[in-house]
Amino acid sequence: MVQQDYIPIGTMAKLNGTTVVTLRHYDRLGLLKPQYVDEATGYRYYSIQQNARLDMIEYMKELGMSLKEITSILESGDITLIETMLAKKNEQIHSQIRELKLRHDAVERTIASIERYRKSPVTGTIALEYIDRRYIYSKPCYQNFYEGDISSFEKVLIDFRHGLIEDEVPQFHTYNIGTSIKRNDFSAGKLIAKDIFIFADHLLSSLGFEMKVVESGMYACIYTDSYDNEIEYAHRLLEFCHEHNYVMAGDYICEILTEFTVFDDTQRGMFLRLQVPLDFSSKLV
Amino acid sequence: MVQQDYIPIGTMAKLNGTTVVTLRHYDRLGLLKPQYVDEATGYRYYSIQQNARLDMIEYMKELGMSLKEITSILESGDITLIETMLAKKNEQIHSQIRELKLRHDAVERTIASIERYRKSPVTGTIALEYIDRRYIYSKPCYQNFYEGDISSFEKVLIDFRHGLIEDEVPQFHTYNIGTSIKRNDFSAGKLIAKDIFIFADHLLSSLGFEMKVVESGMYACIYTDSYDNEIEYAHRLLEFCHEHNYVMAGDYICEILTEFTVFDDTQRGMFLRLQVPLDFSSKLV
DNA sequence: TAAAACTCTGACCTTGCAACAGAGTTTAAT
DNA sequence: ATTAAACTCTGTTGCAAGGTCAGAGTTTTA
Repeated sequence: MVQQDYIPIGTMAKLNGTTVVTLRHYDRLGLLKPQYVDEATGYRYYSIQQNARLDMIEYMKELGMSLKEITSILESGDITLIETMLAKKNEQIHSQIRELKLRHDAVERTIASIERYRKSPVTGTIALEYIDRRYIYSKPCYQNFYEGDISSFEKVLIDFRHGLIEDEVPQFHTYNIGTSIKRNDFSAGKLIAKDIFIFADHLLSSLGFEMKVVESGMYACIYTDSYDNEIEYAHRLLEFCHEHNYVMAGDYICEILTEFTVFDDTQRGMFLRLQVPLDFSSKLV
Repeated sequence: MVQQDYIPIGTMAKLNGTTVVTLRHYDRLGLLKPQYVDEATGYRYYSIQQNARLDMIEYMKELGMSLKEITSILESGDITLIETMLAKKNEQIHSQIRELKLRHDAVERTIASIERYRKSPVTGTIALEYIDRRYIYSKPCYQNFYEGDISSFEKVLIDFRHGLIEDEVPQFHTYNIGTSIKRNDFSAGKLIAKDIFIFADHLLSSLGFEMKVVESGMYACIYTDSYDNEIEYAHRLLEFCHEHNYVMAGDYICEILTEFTVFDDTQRGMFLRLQVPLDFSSKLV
């Protein structure tokens, strides 16, 4: 008759949709001690009432609490503690959802970026393109990386990223990076780095980041798949503009469309779009 | 001069906003081997270009990939693989968000439940209450637990929960449980359990669960904080109805408002609202 | 030249279990 | 009453992504 209610561990596990290992685990943690343990054999026997506690544990797990948290709450036996705990949990869940949404956006951006890479023209192509308004979060370049080699650019990049980390820009890795040269410098053929920036969502500004606008308009663009070519290709772009007597409407921009360092340890695998905005307002005259 | 570019591990960590331990970890995993290792001292030295790879790793981590996944992708060097990976990630993120939302609802339900408990009348109170329409997901009771003790009810409950697990009802722990007695049985004073159910969101039905409606209306209610009292209090409720010549409009319901098994291992700490809907349509005559 | 700061390896810790091994126990069927 | 099947025990190892020591050696700075 005492036996009647004594449930062995396997049965208990099945009844509650959990596993034997889990129950032993809880026993070790002191979270749920079996009501009776046979001293001779060490067999664990549970009572049917202990389902309630297991139930509660299961439930709190569902709410995303750790076993440690659950233990402390169950030991304290304080309802108000549970309430504050739940309120905290709710906060946590909220921020988790926010984070996941940011992550989702990040993934979307990357997918879009890869797709764009696929559909980009081959290296060397020069094209006139209409580009929509963009928002950038920029910092000045204190060093002209056009004078050094790629490691010189790396240094600037590291500085920049450092700044982004300090500013706590979320998911900054997923935003495309760009650099600029002042219009006058560029049109004079002087490659002097001005700013480095990320092309970011406008919503970053709603998070308190001060962003600049890159106006929409027609751009002369040239594509290249290596950072080493930038200088040569930038000159080509400049020649192109001169040949056609195009008037520049703003700063030159080097936009890093994709940057996968998958295949090569030694150098960034980049795909760049070098671009300069054109001024066609004279056509109105 | 060779030294120039060789970055020791601590500096590398700082540059990238990570830790020394992490870098050593990546080294062991083969995810990012330092460019040069001093054979005599074992000191790791990185090149500035390796920031790119670390960058990429950091980035993929941000997308929620495991180091294993990252390793395999970086080793394969296949862009299409990255694309399919990203698509999968997006799916994952979606379902994670869905899950979190369910969890959030669950926490809210529990908070509401505790609050309700706080504001509930004391044991023994009889009240006439208007109760809104409710939706229940129910199963018949194959055993009349009113004939046994609490363990008899536990058995029914276990069966029921088992059914819910099988049906894959999400977060079912957070829905309040109720049981019913047929109107005729109850009004004749015969306590014979009919159904056991959860009071669930209507949205469960949009997930394909067939739910029943408990109509809104005036209810005669009595509160108790112990399961052991149910029978006695149910009779009190019945008497109350007889005294006032109330006509019952439907089945008797025992609603478990809160059920915290925090303080006591041996028995569920319950707070019940026993209720029966009343028919006041005669007043229209 | 000495102290401070850095780095090394190796081992163990975290969470919430899962998957063994090898031995003993209970239950069911014969 | 056996015997086989099913169950349970303890104890160890493993997972992910590192964190946290200890004790020894190395590099940089004062």
